[in-house]
Order: sequence, then C-alpha cells, then structure tokens
Amino acid sequence: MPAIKTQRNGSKKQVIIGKAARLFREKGFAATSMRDLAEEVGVEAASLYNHIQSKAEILQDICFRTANLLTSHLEKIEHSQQTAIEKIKAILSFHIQQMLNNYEEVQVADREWRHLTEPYLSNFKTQRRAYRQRLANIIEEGIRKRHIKPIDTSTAVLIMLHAVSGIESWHRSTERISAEQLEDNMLIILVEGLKI
Amino acid sequence: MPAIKTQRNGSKKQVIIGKAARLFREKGFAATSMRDLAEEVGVEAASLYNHIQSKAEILQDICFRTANLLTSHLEKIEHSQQTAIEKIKAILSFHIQQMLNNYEEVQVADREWRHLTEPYLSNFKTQRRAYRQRLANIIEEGIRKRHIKPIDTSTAVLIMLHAVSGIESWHRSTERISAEQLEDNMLIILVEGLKI
DNA sequence: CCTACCGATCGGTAGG
DNA sequence: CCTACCGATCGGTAGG
Repeated sequence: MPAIKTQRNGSKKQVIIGKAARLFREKGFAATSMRDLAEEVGVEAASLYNHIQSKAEILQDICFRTANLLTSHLEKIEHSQQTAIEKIKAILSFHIQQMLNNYEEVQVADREWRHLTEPYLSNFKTQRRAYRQRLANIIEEGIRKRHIKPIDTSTAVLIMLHAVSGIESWHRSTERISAEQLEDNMLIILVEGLKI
Repeated sequence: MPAIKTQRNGSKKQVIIGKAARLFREKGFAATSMRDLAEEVGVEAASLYNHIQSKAEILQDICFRTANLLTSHLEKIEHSQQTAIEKIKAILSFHIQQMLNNYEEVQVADREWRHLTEPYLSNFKTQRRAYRQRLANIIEEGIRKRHIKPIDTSTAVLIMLHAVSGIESWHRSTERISAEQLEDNMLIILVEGLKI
C-alpha cells in the first residue's frame, strides 16, 4: 500500500519540518543540531532519517515552499486589473498575512537561505531576484501612470520587503495591537508616502 | 612597556574582529569556525587566542560597539532642538550612513546577536528595547504636536529600523544608485508618509 | 524506531 | 606564533 505509506511519511515529515522551522528560527540553522530536533520531535536523532534525507533537505523544503507561495500569489496579482497602488497593497497584505500566520517558516526562508547548498542556493537567489524585479515593475508602472512619486523603484522594494519581514519583533512583543491594526498601519506608512 | 604591548594587542585584535565581522556576516556566527577566521587572518587557529579570549568575545565586541554607537547618537538627537520629523530624519540618516560605511559590523550586530550568551544577551536585548522605545517617544511627540499622522508608534519604529537594515541587498546590487540618492529615496518613502 | 557507532570538525589549551 | 593535542559534538550510517 504505497499510497498510505506515502501519506504517513508525508505527515510525519511535515511534523518534523514544522518543529525544525521553530528551532531554525530561534537558534539559526547552523546552531540547531539534529539531536536538538530529535528531542523536539520525541525520537532519537537516527530515527529522523526514516522521514527526511538530510538536515539540508529540511531547509530546502522550508525555503522553496515559502518562495513558491509568494511567487504564485504575485503572479495572480500581476494579471489582475488593479491599479499599481492596489496591487502593491495586495502584495504587502499577503506578505503580512503570511508573516502572521506562518511566521516561523517565512522567517527561516528569509534569514537562513544563505545556508542552502548548490544548486539550491543559486535557484533561490534567482527566484528572489526575479520576485523583487517584478515588484519593482509594478511600482514602475505606477510611476509612469503618475499614481506614484518618481522614486527609485529598487529602494522602494527593498524597504517594503524588509519592513514586512520585521514583523517578528512585533509578534513577540507584549503590548500588541491587533493584526488588523498592524496591517492598516503598515500600509499607511509604506504606501501613503508613495502617492503623489 | 605595557602601554605599547596593549597598543599592539589592541590593533591586532581589531584586525581579527574586522575579519570576523566579514565572515560572520557572510556565513553566520555559528557556521564560522575559528579555523576559518585564522585562515583569513593568516595565522594558525591557536594563535588567535593570544589576542582574543574566545569566539564569544568577538561577537560581544561587535554587538556592543555598534549598539553603543547608535545609542550615543540617539542621545545627542534627543537633546537637540529639532522638530520630531527632523529628529527622525537625523536618526535614520545616521543609520543609513553606518550601514553604508560599516555595514559588516552593523549587520552582524543586527542579525547575529541571538548567539550572545548571558549576561550579554540580556544586556543587549534591554539596550535594544530601550533604543526602540526612545525612538517611539520621538514619534509620539510628533503626533502630539500634529506633525505626524496618528499611527501606531511601535509599528512605525519597526518599519523604519528594518527598512534601513535591508540596505545590505542594495549594497551588493549591480545596478547601484549613489549613496546620496539612496538616502534621499529612503527618507522620502519612510518619512513623507508620516506627515500630516 | 532504537542501539551502537563512524569520521570529521568544533572551540580551546599546554607547552615551547 | 606554532605543533600537538584534548574532550565534546556534529551529521549521518549499519544493522536489527
């Protein structure tokens, strides 16, 4: 019954990856040992290898799942009929939602991708560069149509993406505002300044 | 001649810390070995210990030097007679300058401080929290005087600081704009949206 | 899923 | 500043 076996392996693998994301975010990829991960999962370190191939594979799964999620959402927005400002708001809103609901994996993908090995490292960097370029193109479109100030698009992209990835600090803050308020405030600060 | 000896040790120690900052930024603190660092410096690993006490001490030096630099600049700005908007611009401008001129140490302090051990870890977190609070207070002052939109101050601080720390990507980009243009653009995007 | 274990590498020390 | 070396820990495998 290979179908059931795959299913079982798949679900246990996802548990392992989820726990790994938590540890990688807390301590970093390099400082997290397979024995740390095993303890978190509740098995011996050797047993992890019945479900995953290597420590590197876990990082690959986390990084590319996140990258693909963001890329495919960007694709949808690109093909919509919204104005540039609306598109940017939709993209940032999606980033914020991902950060709030799935922040461990998103942050690991954002911070620990440097530990990917080739050819995954190059693939990831290429996908990342393409994503930023496409976001810059949307801003460029807004500038051409005079909805957005004539700023440097690369700088704007850089600010937006890094600002969003900073939500971590908020996430663990004691004096929290609601997720809705957070999103509203971020969009005001990041987008209103762009408008003409 | 203890004065000369201290001077010599001091300068060689600074060389080691500088090389370490480069490696810690590239590969992360945990993934950088003392043998990697020794090779970069041009000595055997054991010889490093004539100049530094431990790997941990190098990270402490980098993190607190950067933290103290930013804190003491903030102090100056706080006591000046500028408006809140001007103060924020001055602080961000200083961050951007530090990032451009000294980005390796600044980035290590920003990204690798999690690897500090106690009591340094707690000290660093406290200093960091205080810095953000004082920046938030300046924004709060601007809101009270109706120079700044009534946004959530913690969110604004979070966005600003993370946006600035994202300059790394730009620094290694091929299609660069000038440092001046970068700073102008960042201040427009980050500050203009705040104004009423 | 476990016990037992591998070679490699780690941060750091002794002694000169 | 080097050679020689330490105990600890790493990612991963063999075999059951």
